[in-house]
Amino acid sequence: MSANSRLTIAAHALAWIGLYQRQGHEVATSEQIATSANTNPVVIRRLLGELRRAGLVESRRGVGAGWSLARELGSITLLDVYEAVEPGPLFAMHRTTPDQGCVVGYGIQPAMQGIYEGIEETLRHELARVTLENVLRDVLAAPR
Amino acid sequence: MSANSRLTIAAHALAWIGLYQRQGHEVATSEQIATSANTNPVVIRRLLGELRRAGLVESRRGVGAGWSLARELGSITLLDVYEAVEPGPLFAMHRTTPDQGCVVGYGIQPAMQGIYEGIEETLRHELARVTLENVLRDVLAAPR
DNA sequence: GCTTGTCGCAACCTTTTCTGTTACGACTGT
DNA sequence: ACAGTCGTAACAGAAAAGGTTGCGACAAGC
Repeated sequence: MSANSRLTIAAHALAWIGLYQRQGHEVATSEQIATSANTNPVVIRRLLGELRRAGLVESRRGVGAGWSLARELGSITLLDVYEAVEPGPLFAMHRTTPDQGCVVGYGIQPAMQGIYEGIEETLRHELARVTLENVLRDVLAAPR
Repeated sequence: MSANSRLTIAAHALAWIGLYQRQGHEVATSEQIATSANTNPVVIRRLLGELRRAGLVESRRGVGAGWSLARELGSITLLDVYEAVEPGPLFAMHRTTPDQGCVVGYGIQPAMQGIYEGIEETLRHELARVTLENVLRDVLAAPR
């Protein structure tokens, strides 16, 4: 599967901002986060922009600008992040419409759609069980 | 998410072969399946080749050649198919190693790894609950 | 009001992955 | 020997994500 790292990077950024704020700072810059995640600041700004649209973070502009959490880490779940940064469904249908004159070609899409919906619902439940507070705790628990 | 259709096409092919065999035929050709799925025979052969390596189907060569099921549809689950055709994990880590000098950069990968493993385990459970027999039943149940 | 640091966003390129296509050898029933 | 099908390699095309550059918008401090 062509897995992508958007959820991972977004969680990284949120954990970073949360920890930084707990250390007494008001805002974090995309450049700081990008350094930690070893990527480009624009990539971080793009991702955080999606999280802002979802109401998870806020941004300030001008000198001393940067990003801050709009909610407590403990109230943000991986599901919130997932829905903010992952547009499409987990499993895709055929790229071209199957042969509608064939029994299987006709019925396969509704059949798989129903199955996939159930699976994605379960996935969402699992993602909703993990908060960014949990993530940060695990991050800090890593042995050095 | 860059969802891909490999699981969908593989399920389509298996359901097609299973139904065709129930209609009294011995083997199905990649060309027949490709017509139903509206794609290229080579794409089907590639996918079925992976399913053969997993022991789900068998192939014969020569005149009158084609594909047949190696197991009953009812004993093949979507998990079997998923593991045969989806190589990597559902969620990826960073493409480049995060800053190991940063607390978050250091701890984020083990943290997310642990979380993702639990989620993938749940996904596998869900996939294992659906057999190709279920899929074919749903396919045939589609209203016309 | 000028300077400065940061975001906002568009444009473009590169990389990666999946899919589609062509080609040809290998195999086997007739 | 022939014909039909798989097996597989090679390559082209499409789509998505990520990386990079550039520049305008904005706001705090002087």
